[in-house]
Amino acid sequence: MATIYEVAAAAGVSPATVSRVYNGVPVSAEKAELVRAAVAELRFTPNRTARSLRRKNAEVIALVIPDIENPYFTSLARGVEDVAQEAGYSVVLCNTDEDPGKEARYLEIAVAENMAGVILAEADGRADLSELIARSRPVVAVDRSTLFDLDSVILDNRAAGVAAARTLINSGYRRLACITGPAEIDTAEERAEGWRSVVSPSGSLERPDDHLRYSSFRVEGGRDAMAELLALDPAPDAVVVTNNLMGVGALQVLSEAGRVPPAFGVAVIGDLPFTTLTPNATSIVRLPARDMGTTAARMLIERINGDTEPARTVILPHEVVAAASGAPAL
Amino acid sequence: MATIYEVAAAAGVSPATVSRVYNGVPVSAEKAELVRAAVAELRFTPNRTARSLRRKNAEVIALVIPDIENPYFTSLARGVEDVAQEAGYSVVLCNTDEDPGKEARYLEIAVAENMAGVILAEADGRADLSELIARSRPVVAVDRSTLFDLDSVILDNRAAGVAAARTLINSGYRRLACITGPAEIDTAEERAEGWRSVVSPSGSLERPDDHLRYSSFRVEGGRDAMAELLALDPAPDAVVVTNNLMGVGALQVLSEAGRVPPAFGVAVIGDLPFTTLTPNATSIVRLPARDMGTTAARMLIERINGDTEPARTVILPHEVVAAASGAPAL
DNA sequence: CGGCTACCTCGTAGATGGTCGCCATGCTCT
DNA sequence: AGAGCATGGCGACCATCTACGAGGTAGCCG
Repeated sequence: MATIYEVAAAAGVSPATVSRVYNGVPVSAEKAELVRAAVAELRFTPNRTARSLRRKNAEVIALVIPDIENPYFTSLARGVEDVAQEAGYSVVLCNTDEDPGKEARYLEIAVAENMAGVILAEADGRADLSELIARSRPVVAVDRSTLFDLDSVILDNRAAGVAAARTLINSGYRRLACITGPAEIDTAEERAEGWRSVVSPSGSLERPDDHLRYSSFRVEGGRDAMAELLALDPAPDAVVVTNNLMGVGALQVLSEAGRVPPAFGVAVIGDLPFTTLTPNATSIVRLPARDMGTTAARMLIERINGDTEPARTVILPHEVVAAASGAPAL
Repeated sequence: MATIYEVAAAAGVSPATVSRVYNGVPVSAEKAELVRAAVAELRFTPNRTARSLRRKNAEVIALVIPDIENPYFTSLARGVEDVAQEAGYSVVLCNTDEDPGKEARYLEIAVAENMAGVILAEADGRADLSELIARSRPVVAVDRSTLFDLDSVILDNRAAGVAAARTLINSGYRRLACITGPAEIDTAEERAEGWRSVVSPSGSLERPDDHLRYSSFRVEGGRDAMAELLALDPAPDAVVVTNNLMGVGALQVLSEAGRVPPAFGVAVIGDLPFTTLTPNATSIVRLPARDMGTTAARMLIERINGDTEPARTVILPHEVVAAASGAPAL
C-alpha cells in the first residue's frame, strides 16, 4: 500500500497536508484537490494501525457476549453492528461462552488493542473493568448490569417475569412452575422473582420454589428442567420459561410427552426463534434485542465522542404476546 | 499502560530484552526473571497496535458473512471463533447483509488494518480480492466459492439437492417443487440443479421449472415462495427448500394452510434451527456449519503461518435425516 | 499610507510503542 | 589462544498524527 509520503510526493505537498485532508483540518481547496488526485492515482488508504498507534484509539469496538449461537444475542449483535458501521467503527465479536476466563482475556485484548470502547453482556457479574476505566475506555453494559457504575441498557426483568406469569394466570392456568437460568446470573434470578411474586400470593402452590428449576440458558437446560417438572406430584399445569432457548427445550419435551400448549401452558421470556408452530398457543414476552444493540452502540459512541454525563440506565420495554387460546376447561 | 521502556527500566535491562521475553527469543533465565517481575509489578501488557504496525500483521482475522442472524452462519462463526481464539487471534465480525458494497468496505478495512487473514462467505460472487492477494493476505472462501483461486471449504450443493429430492421421492411424494435463493448465488443455483436432476428424468412434472421459485434466503422468502407454489395447478405434493430460513417460512405457510408434513412433503437443506416440532416429519439435509468454520479457520491459520501449497478445496459431507413418516397413501 | 498584529496555511520534525538487524561483549570448548 | 556461540544493547524502522513555528496575507489603527 502506498504511504502518506508517497501521496505527498505525488501531490507535491507535505505528508502533514495529506493527513489534514483526512482529518478535517482546514486545507486550501487547491492543495486538497492535488491530494485527492494523488490518492486516487495511488489507490491510497490510510493505514489504520499506524493511525491507532498515534491516536491511541482504534476505530473498533468490542462486543462481548456470552453466547453467539443464541438468536437473542445475535439480534443484539446485529443492532450493534448496524450502528457501529454507520459511525465508521468495526465490531470485534467476543464470544465468552459464559466463561469469566475467556471474558477477562477479551477485555484485556480490548485494552491492548486500544479499542475505542466495549459493549458488554457480562458472564458472571464480576468482571474486572478497572483497567478499561482507568484508561477511560467507555464501556456500556447491555442485558446484564455490572459491579461498576456504567451506562446500561437493560430490561425490567422482574416485570417480564410478572407479565409472563400473569398471562398464564389470565388464561386460566393455576399451578405455574418456572424454569430459569443459573442462579448467579442476575437476569435469571430477577425473572424468577417476578414469577414468584405472582405465584406466591395466589397461594395456588404451597411452596412455589419446589416448582422452580435453575438450569443452563440453553436448549438442553430447558429440556432437563421440563422433564423434572413433569415428573412432579402435584404436577404443574403451566410453566414460565425465562429464556428463549430454554423455551425451545421445554416445548420439545412437552411435545414429546404429548402435552403441547394449550394442554400445558407455556410462557416464554424472549422471542422463540424461527417458530414453525403457527396457531400461537404459547405466550411470549418479546424482548427488544435489536433495539438493545442499537441503543447500546449509540450510547457507546456518544461516550467515545467525549460525552461525560453521569452514567445512564436505559430500561427498554418488553411486549407481551399472549397465547391465542387459554387453558383447557378444568 | 506501562510501556516496554518502563518495564525495561524497572528490570534494569534494555527494551529489546523485554521484547525478546515476549517473543520466545532466548534470554538468560536471570534476566527473564527480572523482566517477569517488572511486568507483574507494572501490570504491563504489550500494545498490540504498536506490535502490528512494526510486524505489519495484526493478530486479527476478519470473518465476512452475509447474514449474522442466520443460525447457519452463526454456527460457522462459532467454529471460526473457537479455533481462532485457541491460536491467539481475535475475530472481527463483518456482516454484509448480502450487500457487495458493505462487503467491499469490509475487505478494505481488513487491508487497512493489516489483518492477518480473511474468511469470506461471499455475497455476490464478484468480490475484488486483488488487493488482499497483492499483499499476500491469506483468504479462505467458505460456503461459497469465489472468482479467485483460493482455499475453499464448501459443500457438494448439487448432491445436497439430489439427496433432498430423493428422500421425498423415497417417501412416496411425486410432484416435487423447489424453493431456492437468488439465482446469482451459486449455492442456490447448484442446489436447485440437484433437485432438477432428480425431478426431470422421473417425468412426474412436465416442466419442472414451473415448480421452481427463486426467492431471498430468509424466512419471508420461504413464505412468499411457498404461498405461490400452493396456488399452482397442478399443485405440488412436496417441496425441496434449499436453505434453513426459507424452510422455516415454508413450514409456517404450510402449517397455516393446514398442510403440515407429512400431508405435504418437505425436505430442507440446512438444519432447522431450534425446532419445537418433534415427530420429525420433515426431512433435513444437515450441513456441517460449525465444522466448516473450524476447517476454514485452521486452513487460514496454516496460511498465515506461511504454508504456500497450491490452493485446496475441502468438500465437507452433508448428512441426510429422512422424515420419520412418508407420504399419505395416494 | 505604512506598520503592526492576527490569522490562516503548510512544512518540519518528533512522538507513538514495539520489533529486529547488527554488533560488541564475554564465555566456552577445542 | 582462537573460533564460535549465546546474550543483550543500540538504533533504525513501521505509518501516521500533531505541536510548533515559519511565512504570507489581510485588516486595522495611527
